[in-house]
Amino acid sequence: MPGVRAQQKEKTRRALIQAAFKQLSANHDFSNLSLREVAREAGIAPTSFYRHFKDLDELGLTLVDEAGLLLRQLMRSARQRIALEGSVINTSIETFMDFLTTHESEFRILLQARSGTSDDFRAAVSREIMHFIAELSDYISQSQKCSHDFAFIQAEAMVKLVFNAGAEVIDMAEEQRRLVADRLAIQLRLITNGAAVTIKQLSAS
Amino acid sequence: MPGVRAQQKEKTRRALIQAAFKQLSANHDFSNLSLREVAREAGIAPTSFYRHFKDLDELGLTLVDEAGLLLRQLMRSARQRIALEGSVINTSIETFMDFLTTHESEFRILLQARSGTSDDFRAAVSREIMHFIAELSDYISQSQKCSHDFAFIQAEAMVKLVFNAGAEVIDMAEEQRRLVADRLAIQLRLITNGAAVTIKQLSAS
DNA sequence: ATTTTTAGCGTACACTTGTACGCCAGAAAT
DNA sequence: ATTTCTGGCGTACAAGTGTACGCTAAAAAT
Repeated sequence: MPGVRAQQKEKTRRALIQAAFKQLSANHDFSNLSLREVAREAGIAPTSFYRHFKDLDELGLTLVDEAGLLLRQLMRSARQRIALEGSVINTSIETFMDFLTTHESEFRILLQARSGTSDDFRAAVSREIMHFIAELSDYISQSQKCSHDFAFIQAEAMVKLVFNAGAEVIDMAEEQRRLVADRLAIQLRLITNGAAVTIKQLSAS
Repeated sequence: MPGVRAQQKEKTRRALIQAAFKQLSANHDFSNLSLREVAREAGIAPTSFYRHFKDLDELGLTLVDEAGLLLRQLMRSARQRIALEGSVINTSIETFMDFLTTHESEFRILLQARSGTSDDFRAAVSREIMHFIAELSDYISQSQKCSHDFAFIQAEAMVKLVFNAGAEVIDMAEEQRRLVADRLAIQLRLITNGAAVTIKQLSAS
């Protein structure tokens, strides 16, 4: 019966990934992660780790990819909600904030990788953020009928403010979060409103 | 002759601080710093470290404070330049970008502390950023004659975009930096322009 | 039925880490 | 002149790290 072996392997691979995610928190970031601790948490011998990843870094990149994938799926669902409910900014923020609470570890690794030590990590999460910007940029350029470049600049500012707010909010209680979210909503609106005015200035100059 | 001792002590204290700054880079962040390495770099025995700081964390907080102080001084000089030259956004960005290159390590530790593992660190840099926001907020509320709350929201968005751009730019070559800086300038202008429009919306609702 | 492959284990090794302890020389205080 | 204080050193230790190596059992391939 072929496949039993591969099945089991995948299972402990998941265990390693889960173990790594579990150890990520506000007080224990990826760079403080140890191969031995992760292996222990996953219930395997330290040396068995190498049967699945050549490095801790390789595991880390897997985490980043998974977190990014999850967040992108979320974005897609958000856009569907937008089509139904209308309000772009509010639903986007709401969905994003949901993600923070339901997938805390996943967001944490994106944050940590963004400002972390490894070039590969930073590149990976930068790529991920670029995806968001590109998608939002498309949306803006066709809904505002403005140039792609100008849409990009707006989208970049908005995505970065959102991520920033996420970083700020992740260690806060629910009540505090609302305040940040409300301010964020206004800030995003400042940008879209400002775009309508500024585009005239730019084309006039 | 009293004071010789204290003088020497201050000297090696500076050596420790310098050593720590020196080891901060894109590939070596504060959490990977070791007491022994720092001591070695400073040219003293590992155990002598404790004559100056009880912890690596205590050293770290010192670094954050120094970096923050430096950046605040910079802000002050920027405001003087603004009084002379006029353009708020451009001179601010320019001064900030200068800071990045002339005091790379100092900015690095602010970045790393912001998303780091230690609550104290995060609190320290958050306090530092709050200073900026407060100062910019004052400036905005009196030059736009708008409410303090509304000015704060603008200032918050702007400062965060600036810091973000700094993080992005610090590992880039000069040519790349200009692109980011130019985009940043437009984004800040989006916000100020948007503010003029949005404040009417808000007061109308 | 026999051979090959491989996920996982245990042992072992060379390092690095933080820090407790006691000593010393020289500055400071008496 | 004598005592006290203290910045710095060396030794020592327990703990944790990554990983090389060889083994085993069981799945897969022959």
